[in-house]
Amino acid sequence: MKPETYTFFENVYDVVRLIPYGRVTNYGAIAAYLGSARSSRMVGYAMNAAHSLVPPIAAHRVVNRSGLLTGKHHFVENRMQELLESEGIKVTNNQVVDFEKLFWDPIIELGI
DNA sequence: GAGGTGACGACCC
DNA sequence: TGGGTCGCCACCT
Repeated sequence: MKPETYTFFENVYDVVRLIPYGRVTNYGAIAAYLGSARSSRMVGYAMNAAHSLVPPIAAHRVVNRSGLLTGKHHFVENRMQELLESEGIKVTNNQVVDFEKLFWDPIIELGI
């Protein structure tokens, strides 16, 4: 994965780019995959900066550990939910339906 | 140049 | 079992 110049953020972006279509993951899983389970907060902040990336990464596929769309506010009105639904992911009350089934864990899927 | 802040979550009373 | 605290580190003022 990483040249020395790769920051934590860059690694986060790499993982997010690997999330399959129609699947979701959470901040903690990405942080854990990168080796610091306590850096989940950084993952969230990385998503904030993700908007300015070209091309933009699928930040809408990253939700919090209970499947809640906590980052929704950072998108244009309802954009996050629309993107998820366009991938076949149902959203109710800002929460991903069947989150456990749709959950994509990089540690499991990609290995350590 | 230093300090505050933040799309979270693990850990400790 | 549940609520509060602290860590993590890039970015902005």
